[in-house]
Order: sequence, then structure tokens, then C-alpha cells
Amino acid sequence: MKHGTILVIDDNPAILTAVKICLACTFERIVTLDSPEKVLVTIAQENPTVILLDMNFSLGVNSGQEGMMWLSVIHRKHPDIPIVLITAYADVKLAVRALKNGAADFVTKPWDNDELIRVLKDAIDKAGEIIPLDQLETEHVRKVLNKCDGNMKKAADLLGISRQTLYNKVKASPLPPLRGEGKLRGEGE
Amino acid sequence: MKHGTILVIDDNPAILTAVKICLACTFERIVTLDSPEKVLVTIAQENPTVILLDMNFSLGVNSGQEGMMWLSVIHRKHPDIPIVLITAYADVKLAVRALKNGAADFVTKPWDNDELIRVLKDAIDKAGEIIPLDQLETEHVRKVLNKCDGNMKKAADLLGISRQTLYNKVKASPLPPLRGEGKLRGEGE
DNA sequence: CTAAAGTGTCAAATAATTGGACACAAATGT
DNA sequence: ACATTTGTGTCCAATTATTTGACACTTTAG
Repeated sequence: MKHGTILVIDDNPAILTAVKICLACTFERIVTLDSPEKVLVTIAQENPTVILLDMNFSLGVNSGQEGMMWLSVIHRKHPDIPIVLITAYADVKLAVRALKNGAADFVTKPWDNDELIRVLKDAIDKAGEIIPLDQLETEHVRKVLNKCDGNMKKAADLLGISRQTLYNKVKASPLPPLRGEGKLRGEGE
Repeated sequence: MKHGTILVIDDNPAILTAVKICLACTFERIVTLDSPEKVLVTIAQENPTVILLDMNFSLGVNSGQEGMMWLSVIHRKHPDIPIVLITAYADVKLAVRALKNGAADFVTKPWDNDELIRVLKDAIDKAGEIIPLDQLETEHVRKVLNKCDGNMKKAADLLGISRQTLYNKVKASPLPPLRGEGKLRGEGE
């Protein structure tokens, strides 16, 4: 099954060619840019399913700052499009920063074709997950309730709803997404 | 301002000592474990604000598999407690996997004390953020609507609400809480 | 041991959600 | 091109949820 459109941004033509070949049978459409400057325009035109973004565009500058900046710009404007970063300079700090800035994944050159495809598919799948509103609500309610140590008044306050409504909500979903054995944190006594 | 309890798990006593000194004035309470085996018990007893977890516990094994496994175990059972990983073997793949498995951050030994403190505070802050229910709802609604290209029927369907309700919701928040820059001209249309 | 804060539960007023309906615009198939 | 399907905006009345306020009671802190 093909997975829509991918936008690849890299200043190295050889890389673009290699990626095109590698991804030809995975995507319906492959759009490439050799510079990120017009990336927002291209995104608006192509509406890509996923973006593969190189981190270094100035020769001799390998800090990845430029890619990081573009990551932020794109992610801010299109938070729903997964962005996979790719770089020749494996740097843990950079990778961590990228993921915390919204990157879906981070791969290093030279890459393994199968791994790249897997990573991209994975990013698309994760971005495509849509959960129903009430499930989102229930999860959040329990999270906040947890953080308030079960204090429903405070939790309701933080959630912006009335105490009684919180009651109804927790009553409506008694045993939600708790995996594991039966003891919750705080059940000491 | 002190930031509650931190649980530090590392098999190297010297590291534990060093961390204790480093973090003494940042946390009210520092709990240490030299092995992750009883970590769930300790968490239940201490209810830590944040966890600092080493990735390697078997000498000679530096794949980080063990730390990764414990990260998963802890994160699954306590998704609200931020877990910062620490490792001597800077490995991009490992770091990426860790973050995707729910780690709040990833630091490498030897660490910088100030940076470690900053990272921990950051993790705590991020985990402590509580957003009101209606804001969460609005953001999710807009995200799903986006993914459906504005098709309200489909979006309502995916959200598990009726089409009219979706109408009301979008009508109620025309320019919602999107963090943000003013207007980046997409010049798409 | 008080006072303050939280709990569980109720009821009545208010708001939101639903399912159905309708005329019309847009996309789809043949 | 035409007919069919699908989606849009917008109503309505019936049903649910939510809120506000209240009450007796337990827990927590000073």
C-alpha cells in the first residue's frame, strides 16, 4: 500500500536521487526541495503526508541549527504533518532536541533503506491516529485526578468543570486504561 | 524553590553520591536505588516527582536494553511521572528510541550539573502542565478537522460526536488557542 | 479540639447534545 | 452530461449533561 506524498528536503542532489529510488515504491508521490526556503509554499501546494528534512544546509556548518530552525517553523505551522529528520552528524543532544521540538523521528546518514521506510511509515501511522473525544477526555481526566491525588475538587477546578460533573465522568468510566496489576500508586494503607 | 522528590537509579555508587550532592539543594528529598528491580515498590512508597534512570546495569552490557525495558515498565505504570534517562554510551538510536518510549529527556555521562538540573526541572514543569478540558477538546477538534480537510461529517464521525455538535464547537471557538506567531502567509491559495 | 476543606448525594434551572428533517451545493460514478 | 451520492447549513423538539446551590457527613490542618 502506498502512503501518499512525501516531501524530501536535502541540499545534496545525490541524496535526493537515492531517496527517490529508495522510496519510489512506498509513496504515491515524491516531492523534493534542495533548499528549505520555500518549504512552506511547497507544503501548501503539495500537502505532504510526511516530511523528510535534512539538518544541514550550509557547507561547513554542521551544528544542525538550520534544520532545527526549519523543523520548528514547519512544525508550528503544520503540527499534524510528521517530520522525520536526517543528518550525517550523529549527535545525541541534537537528536533529543529535535524530538522535543516535535520531530517524529531522527535518522542518521548513511541510512538503511528498510529502516528509513519503516520509520516513515511509523511516523505516518502515529500521526494518523485519531481518538474519539470522550476517550481523550477520560484519559485527561484521570491524569489530572492522579496528579491531584484524587482530590476531586482541585481536579475539577484545574479541569475547568464543576465538581459534580467530575463525579459523573469518573462514575461513567470506572476502570479505564490501566494495565498491570491491581495496586495503584498511593494505595499504601 | 525545591521540587519534591527525585528517585535516582544507578548501579554505580559513585554516581549516586555525585548526583546526591549535585541535586541536594534542588530537591526536598532524594531517594536512590542501585538496582531497578524494586523500582515499582519504591515509586509506590515515595511517589517521586521525577525519576533519573541509568540505562546500563550489567557490567559489560552497554546496549541500554535493560534501561529501556525499565523505562517502559515504569512509564506504563506511571505515565505521569517524568523519567530522565542517563547513559555513558551516547547512542543516537538509543536516545531516539528512549524518547519515543516516553522518556522525558536523555542526558549523557559525564553530565553537566547545571544542565542536569535544568533538564530535570524542565521535565517536571512539562509533566505538571494541566490544561482545562475544553481547551484540550478544542485543540483536538481542530486537529481532527484538519486531517479531514474540513469535512465535518467525517470529522464528527471520527470524534464520536454528532455533526451539529461539531458545528457548535467550531462556532464557539473561531480563532482557538493555537500557540503562535501572528500570521505566516502560506500564500497557498 | 475546632475550623476549614472535601465528600457524596440530591434537586431544579440552564445549557448542550442528539436524531431527524429540509433545501441546496459539491463531489462521484456511468 | 446527468443522475446519484455525499456533504452543508440550518432548523426543531426530545433527551442528556452541566451547573449552581444545598445538605449532612468525614478528613485534614491549625
